[in-house]
Amino acid sequence: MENAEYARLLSETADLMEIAAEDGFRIRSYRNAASAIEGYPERVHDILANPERQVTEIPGVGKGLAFVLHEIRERGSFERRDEMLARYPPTALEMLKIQGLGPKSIAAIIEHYRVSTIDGLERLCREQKLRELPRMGAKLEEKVLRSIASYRQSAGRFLLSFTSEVAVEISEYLAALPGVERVEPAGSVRRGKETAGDLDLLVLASDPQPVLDHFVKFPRISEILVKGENKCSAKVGLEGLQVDVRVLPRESYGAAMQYFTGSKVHNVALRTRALKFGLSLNEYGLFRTSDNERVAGETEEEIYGKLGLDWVAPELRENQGEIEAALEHRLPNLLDLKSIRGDLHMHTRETDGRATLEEMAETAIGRGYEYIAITDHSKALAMANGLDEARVVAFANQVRELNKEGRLGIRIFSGLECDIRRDGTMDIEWDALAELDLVIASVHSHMNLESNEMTDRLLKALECPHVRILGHPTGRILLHREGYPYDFERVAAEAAKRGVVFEINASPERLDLHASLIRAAKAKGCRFTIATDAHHPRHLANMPFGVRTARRGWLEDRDVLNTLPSDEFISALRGH
DNA sequence: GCCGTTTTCGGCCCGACTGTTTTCAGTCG
Repeated sequence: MENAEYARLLSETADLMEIAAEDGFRIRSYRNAASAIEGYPERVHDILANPERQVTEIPGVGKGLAFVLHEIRERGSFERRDEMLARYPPTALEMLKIQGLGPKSIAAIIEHYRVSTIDGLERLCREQKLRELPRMGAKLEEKVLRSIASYRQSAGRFLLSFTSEVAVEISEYLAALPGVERVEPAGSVRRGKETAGDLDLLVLASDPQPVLDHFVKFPRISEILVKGENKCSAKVGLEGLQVDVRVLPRESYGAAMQYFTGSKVHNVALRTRALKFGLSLNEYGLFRTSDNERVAGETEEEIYGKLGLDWVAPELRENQGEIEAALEHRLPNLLDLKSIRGDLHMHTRETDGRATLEEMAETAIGRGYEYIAITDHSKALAMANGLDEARVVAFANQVRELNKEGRLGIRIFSGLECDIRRDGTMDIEWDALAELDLVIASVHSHMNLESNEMTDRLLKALECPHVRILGHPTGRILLHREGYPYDFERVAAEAAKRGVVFEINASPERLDLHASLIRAAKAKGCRFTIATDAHHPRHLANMPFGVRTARRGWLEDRDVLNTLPSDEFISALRGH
């Protein structure tokens, strides 16, 4: 059992305890332990199995939770969880995902109506029954119905970070088998799309049967859906991600890779083009229609080449002009992860981060960076203990000293993620902002403004001369919340004029800006930074997701300021 | 339930908003 599953059992139980109105501090302990375990570098399972080790060495795990963890290892559950599940059905956990409903409301709904499914909840709203409960009314019924609709839309999809992790795990498992030459993800995961419905893995091997026999023995498989001669589909893990494994011979590996990478619209355009050449393209290869002779199939490059096209990077395969560009040899020279020289958005213990500046710097050095910016929150985020003017100035001085000493071995930029207030003004006085190397302006509150009010707010924020970057510019949370609406073109044009750059937030839950808006902004003359918004040193490893998103937005190295060496970076950021 | 101690019990990020009230509980971040 992996750490993520231990963490999941704890945090699910915490959710149920919240519905049961148990002690809030105890619930927090469960949550803290879950997050500590999830990020712990060693397998909890192994520590539990080792009589010479103590799980209490994990911060946040004391005697009580150590006992719980041992129980999970032995039987996959624990007493309090069983007790909670006897009181509330597991579907109650699903109800917590509906925005506008919290544990108290859910407890009341279950108690009064014995309803604990999303469908049942929807019926209650439609029949206007929710308003009969205390402190609930017509507005809430409407809000819940809207939330249910958006929840259904995102259900069954998974974040790129999650599918990528499973892809690596299963690839390594399969690649260990003799006779397996290559294992690679195809589909939307290979295209770097922010969410995926399933995971396609292609395996290059001459004999499919041993590969599929090995796959079905993968320990985290919960259900085998299909097992044929060349393909096997199974549900993996508690999350139930569907994984399709296809085994292919060398001569059609490229064709299969092309076919299963998609997207569907890109493939349709490609097949249409093939027909014009008297060719036909399928997952086995490119064939001459006249005599069914195979003309390509082993690699993608030869398939695209035979169609008169340059090879198209998977991130671009959305039929958004990439085929025309490939024909005219004007595909972009896409940004490379290796070009990134620094990370520009991260938090420390000063606010809601989990590590110190020194620990973040050390991890950044390990990633080969030349510089980082520390950008804690401003005071409007009181829950995060945001910085006020005095702390901002003190921090700027501290960073000046650190850079002078040079003992950290990496250049630090003093930064701030400054809240944009409802009226578009900055949460920190300008003279304090002036002390910093770099100010990111972000919206964290009042996200449900009308589009024109939000547009004015962002335009006003751009007026502050110290603002250099617009942080997570749409505010979306993938599978959870849409971005706030505003006139993007207008804001992008103004940002370009003022030299304020757009952040591409690499956090897998955000990936904000997303591809289509990146392209729209680039067309307006905007430039970009890519940053992880790390709250923990391990989050610095999320940079590849941001880079892939930038690639989906057709960006090249020169569009992204943190590909520049530190001196050039800071002067480019300041617009000179 | 964890942690840190002034070592065995008290503290644990909290402010803003919303919709429902008639002074505030519940949700969100």
